Amino acid sequence: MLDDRKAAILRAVVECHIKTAQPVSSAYVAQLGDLSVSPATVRNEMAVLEQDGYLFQPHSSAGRVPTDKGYRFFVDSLSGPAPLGAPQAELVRMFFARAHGEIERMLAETSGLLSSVTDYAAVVVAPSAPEPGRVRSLQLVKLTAHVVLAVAVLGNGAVERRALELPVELTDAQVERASAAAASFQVGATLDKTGDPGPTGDTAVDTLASTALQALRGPEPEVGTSHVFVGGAARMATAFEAVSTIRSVLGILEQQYVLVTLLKDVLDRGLTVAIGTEHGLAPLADCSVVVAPYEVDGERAGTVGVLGPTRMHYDQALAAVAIVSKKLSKALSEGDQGLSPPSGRQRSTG
Amino acid sequence: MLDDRKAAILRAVVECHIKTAQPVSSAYVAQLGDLSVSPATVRNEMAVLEQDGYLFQPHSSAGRVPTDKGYRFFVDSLSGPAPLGAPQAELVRMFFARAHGEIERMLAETSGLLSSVTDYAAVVVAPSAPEPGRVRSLQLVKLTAHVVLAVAVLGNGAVERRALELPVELTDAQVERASAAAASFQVGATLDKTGDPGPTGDTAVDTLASTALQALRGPEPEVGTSHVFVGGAARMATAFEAVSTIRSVLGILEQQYVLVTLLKDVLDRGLTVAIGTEHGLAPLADCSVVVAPYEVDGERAGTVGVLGPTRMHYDQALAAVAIVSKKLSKALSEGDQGLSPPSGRQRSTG
DNA sequence: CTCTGGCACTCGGTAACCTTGAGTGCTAGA
DNA sequence: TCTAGCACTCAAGGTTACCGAGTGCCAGAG
Repeated sequence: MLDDRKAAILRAVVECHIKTAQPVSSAYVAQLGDLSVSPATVRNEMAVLEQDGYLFQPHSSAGRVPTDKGYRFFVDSLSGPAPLGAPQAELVRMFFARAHGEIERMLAETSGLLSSVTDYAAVVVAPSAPEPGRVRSLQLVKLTAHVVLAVAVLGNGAVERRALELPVELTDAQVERASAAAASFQVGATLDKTGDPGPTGDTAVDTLASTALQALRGPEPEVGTSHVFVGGAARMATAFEAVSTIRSVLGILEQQYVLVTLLKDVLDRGLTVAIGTEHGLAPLADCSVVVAPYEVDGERAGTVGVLGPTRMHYDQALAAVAIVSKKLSKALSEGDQGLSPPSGRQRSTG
Repeated sequence: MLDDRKAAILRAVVECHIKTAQPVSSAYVAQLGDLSVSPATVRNEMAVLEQDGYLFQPHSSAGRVPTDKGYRFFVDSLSGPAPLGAPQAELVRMFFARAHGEIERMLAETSGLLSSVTDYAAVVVAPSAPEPGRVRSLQLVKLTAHVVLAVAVLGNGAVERRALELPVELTDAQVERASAAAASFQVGATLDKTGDPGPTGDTAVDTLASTALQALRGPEPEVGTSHVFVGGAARMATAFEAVSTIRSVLGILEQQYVLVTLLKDVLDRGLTVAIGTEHGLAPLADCSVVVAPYEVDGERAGTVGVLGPTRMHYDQALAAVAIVSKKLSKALSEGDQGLSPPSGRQRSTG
């Protein structure tokens, strides 16, 4: 373990490097005044810190730069998220006051919000399972001879929708009966509830009703199975100097699957912050990730995260991620449609 | 006007510069063999082309680079879009064969497709007006005491949805009656059809039905009024060398409003291609835009476009944009849900 | 035993300088 | 009107020298 002075020096180095992106000299740390020692003493300590793997010297006449291990120590020793700055907090407040039940758009905008609050890129992973809210309405609509659309409106205003292909053509009346049967079975229950409506006497109708319910209960089909919303990718171009870094990071940000896996891995390992190579994605070696899960009706549903340079403002990112995931959980849960009053929404002129 | 030889030289310079991103020398053009003249002759011609503003010399001992005017000439003299490469064409075919009725996701994926086909960034602007398709189903769902959700399923499988706030609480029965009234009035017609269902005898019900219909007919409320889907933004990082350029271009790509305006402006001016500064957006001075509108049921609905460096492969971009907008129009129009059996039928007509 | 001041040393960064060669403009002759 | 030849220009790349930030180490003070 590090003694107090080493820890203080390490923290000073990390903080300075976060600010300046430059190697930090012993003189700077000494002259900081937090601990009254001479640069020489700092140098000695820094030499030890380097041997222990917390610092790294780009070349022999340069200052020190924190290693991933150094950042890890720094993050672990953080007292917790910083309080969010007043303008950012206001932004978050405003945002969720206006939020609405259209889940996809909301998530997309959340990624934008998180990015503008932190000034890094933000990632929001949508729930992969369907919304667990209670079904408020369920309906089968015949689109063409062989295609029926199953539409369910959930308690929080989200709409689940599945297209079904029919092997045999059904009459409008049959589709209607199936629709009624499926609705009377599932409306008022959550999509967790499995089982089929009782037989109507028409096998084709029964099959359709059952198929539709199954489709709605299952995850969305194929294409972009988990949705990922990336906000503020452009900020990564500001965060790095080297074009090659920018390229590889942006490349990763467009690979939804990789992102989902990345965030999931980090969470699965019980981490909130993954620094540098800790997450094992080589192209993101210069990046850190700050993640938090969000919940829908008490169950872990998706993930929000911030992707920034290793030298990111961890305290602020932690704060932003925490508050956004909390508010998002609330906005997505059944009790709160986010449709609450504030400014002029759609309004019935009765 | 340019004589034949000057035009040929200019074309050669543009083509070479598109390939190499380097200034083009007289020797290269001469040795190309298309016109059998010596480098010196080419030089003389190039000097004239420079005076006329078609070419530009970065410094006195460098080759020539085309100006925006030079690119404009090149594009105008293109015989038309190149045939799409076989792998790209296959990609497009596969994509639209699998396409489905969820319009938003489809547009988002279209932007990805267009980007991977062209290797530039792609922009798809969603229709700002609601889908004009016929209403297949319409329903009002009471979410909370004061919030009702109006959901309409359209002929092509798209779902329009509006949240309504009620000044007074209505009973479930009242909402149901309003739902039925609104449905019987609008189902089977397009959302163009205005008017209200006949009076039911309950003013509150009539008001709700009428409000719901109005809301559905109108555009989606506020937030991200026109949706813009950007695909392959990361490719811009590959297209440019200068970090500053990358930054400003990526910045623009995240400003939805600016993008919508940009594409709209270009189209309004009757252009398909806007080169360099022609579009007047300073941060995109090194970029060109290739755009095409797409239609839904015969009416111009949205825009697809490709954003690349000025030295982009115009012929391929033109081809890709054209085919994608055509297929997209078809997929979004009522006749074709795109829900058709995957690899089966795919017309080559359009 | 710990800290500090002093000093020599290291090495990246910058500037000055030179060389190279690609590419031009010009001119005289076919 | 075209072309061959030639002198000229100038970015790019390599070499050298210098500067100075920052270190490591040591000897002496507390």
